[in-house]
Amino acid sequence: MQEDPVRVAHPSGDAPAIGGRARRRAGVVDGVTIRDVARHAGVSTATVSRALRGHQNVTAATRERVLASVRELRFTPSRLGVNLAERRHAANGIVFPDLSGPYFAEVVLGYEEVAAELGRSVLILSTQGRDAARERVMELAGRVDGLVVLGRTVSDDVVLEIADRGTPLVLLARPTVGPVDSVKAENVHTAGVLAQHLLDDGRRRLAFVGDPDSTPDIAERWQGLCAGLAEADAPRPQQLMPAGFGEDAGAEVARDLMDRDLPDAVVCANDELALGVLAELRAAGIDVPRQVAVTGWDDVMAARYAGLTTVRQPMRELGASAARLLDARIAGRRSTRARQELLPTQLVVRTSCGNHE
Amino acid sequence: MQEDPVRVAHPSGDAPAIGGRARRRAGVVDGVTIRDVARHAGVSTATVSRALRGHQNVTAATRERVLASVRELRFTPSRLGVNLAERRHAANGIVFPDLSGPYFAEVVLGYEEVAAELGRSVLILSTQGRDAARERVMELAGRVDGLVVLGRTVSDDVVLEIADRGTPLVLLARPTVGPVDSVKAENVHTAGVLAQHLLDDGRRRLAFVGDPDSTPDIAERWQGLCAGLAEADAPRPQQLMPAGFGEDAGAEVARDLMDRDLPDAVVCANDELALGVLAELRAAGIDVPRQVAVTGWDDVMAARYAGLTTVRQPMRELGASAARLLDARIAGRRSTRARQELLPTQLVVRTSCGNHE
DNA sequence: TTGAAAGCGGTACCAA
DNA sequence: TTGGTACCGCTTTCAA
Repeated sequence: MQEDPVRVAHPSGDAPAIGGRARRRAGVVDGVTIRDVARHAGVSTATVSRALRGHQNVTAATRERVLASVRELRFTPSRLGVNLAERRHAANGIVFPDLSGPYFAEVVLGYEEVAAELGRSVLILSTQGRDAARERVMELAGRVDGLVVLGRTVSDDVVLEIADRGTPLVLLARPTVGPVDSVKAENVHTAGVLAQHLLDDGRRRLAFVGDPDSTPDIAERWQGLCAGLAEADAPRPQQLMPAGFGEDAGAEVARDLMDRDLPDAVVCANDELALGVLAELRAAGIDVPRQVAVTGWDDVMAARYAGLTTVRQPMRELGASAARLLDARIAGRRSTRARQELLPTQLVVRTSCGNHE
Repeated sequence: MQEDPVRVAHPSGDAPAIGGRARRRAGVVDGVTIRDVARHAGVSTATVSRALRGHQNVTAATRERVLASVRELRFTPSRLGVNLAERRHAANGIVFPDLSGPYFAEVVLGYEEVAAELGRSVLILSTQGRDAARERVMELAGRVDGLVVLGRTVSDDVVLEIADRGTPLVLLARPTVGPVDSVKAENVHTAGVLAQHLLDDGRRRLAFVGDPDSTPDIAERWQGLCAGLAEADAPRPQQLMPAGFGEDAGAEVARDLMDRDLPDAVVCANDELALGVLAELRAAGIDVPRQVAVTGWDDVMAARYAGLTTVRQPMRELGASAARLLDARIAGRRSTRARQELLPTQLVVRTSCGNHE
């Protein structure tokens, strides 16, 4: 058993205890390193590493000796060391806009599920209108092997900068930028189906709640709705801009709406807006759907209980797909050509848009 | 400008390009290191490090020169290197049981918000009945400076093992184990309040949906409910064990229930169970609340739209508190004494438990 | 099959 | 104020 020069040169006074036991500090096991194990087992660190990683070219006897030492010293390789040596994080990140509502939660959880199966840890970051979004996202990009970026979190130049630095990237519910993979749910077609459904129910004067400039998803829903109406020569919908994406914003729009002519139907950009509208209209004694229909988008749980007609998005699956795409990118299995996935959506008719028994 | 022995000895053929430009591989900037910057600026790596970290004892002129090089080479310190040198991850983790429903999502998001403010990245892990929960949690523990563990994710011995290894820990909605900090929402008292409310409404024969052995929260709700009833000499509630925590499990219980005598009220361990019960009962033509009352726990969004009487938990705040406690632990600011936080909850009366106009 | 040693990319002590 | 250099803890090549 030769002297370990590293230990000998160590400036601190706490020399390794006799017998190679882990040093303790305040009762806590502090850093049993691979060198401790090597010394204890009477082999080199290289051999310990090989034994632990199941490399071939290690005698069964040697392996056993090493593993015994590992157990006795309760050694766990430091992720910090491993990461640096392997030059990878073994972790991926996902960035989403804010905390509001069930939609993002579902996407993130779908992502986590698959990423975990693929052996990657998941780092999350919510930008929620924080000023430092750019810095935070860049910083996150430096802590992961790959990143999923959702909708309205950061601008295109940030995305490009990250891609440029060589971090594999997948965009989610966000228009593709350059040669970057993306996943999204279908919007345009189903918005047309929704328009048609409302028209069939005799509703021609529509209002749309949502700012098409705020997110690409909303832009497409607006566009699809307009297209659907145009096809039937119905008038273009009135545009209403909510101050946000939540129930409060919806309620506010509803109050506005009641001050004027009610349209035949209020098509909302997401379920939370719709639920806010619905609650406010009903509270004011307006009969939905008789006087006015209300529709949402996403099909969150509350939509079922509120009887809200909406469009179902495969939220979990969006996250899961992104995770798989990202994994492929990181592993370099995918050709350099950017890949885009489009997941189908589906109109879900409930009572808020008419009596369809 | 002296030779850099590291570079010279580098086995690969791509020597640093003339002029100190970053090497490129397939068009991607690959690893500009602090040594590249040092050489470019004509200083030592120590100086670059100091300049970058804003240490004192660096001439303004030197600092400028260094920063110029940093910009020109587009240098970003590698987290991998920094982490190892600092021997910390600058990241925390949170472990939760499964993906079901809005409760955990809210907690996690509350956690993320605060952790991000405190400058720590957040790693998430959902155990969701995965067999490998133990391994995954231990592995996560090795990737973070501190960990929050929610309810029914892993057994006590895992918690103790992590604590023993020296990873700061906070338990959330989980009974304290050893000297570990914890945060939870009040259950017992408010369950008593709920019992009293039902009694006041003339409902004495109750059923409880939920397995007290499944989570500590549920155990306490059951216990508080029983205590509240006992106080009024009302009979102990009937116990119904759902097969899970979701709406399906609730619906199943409701079908069971309808095969027998209906109780006066069905008290559910969480909102999703309650919503499942509610929907199934109503679908069968049973008048809620006239024939039977139904209550939940959590106050998720859907509860509002379903008119569900429930108990509001400060979900976001639970996560936020845990994040703060953990941060204090990591920073070592807190004395060694374990700290426990109990957050208040509140009965929210809606229509599902009677007509309270 | 095994060991010595050169990294991985930073930080920070110690001396100049 | 600055530079040289010894680490942080592990992986992996190269030679024995």
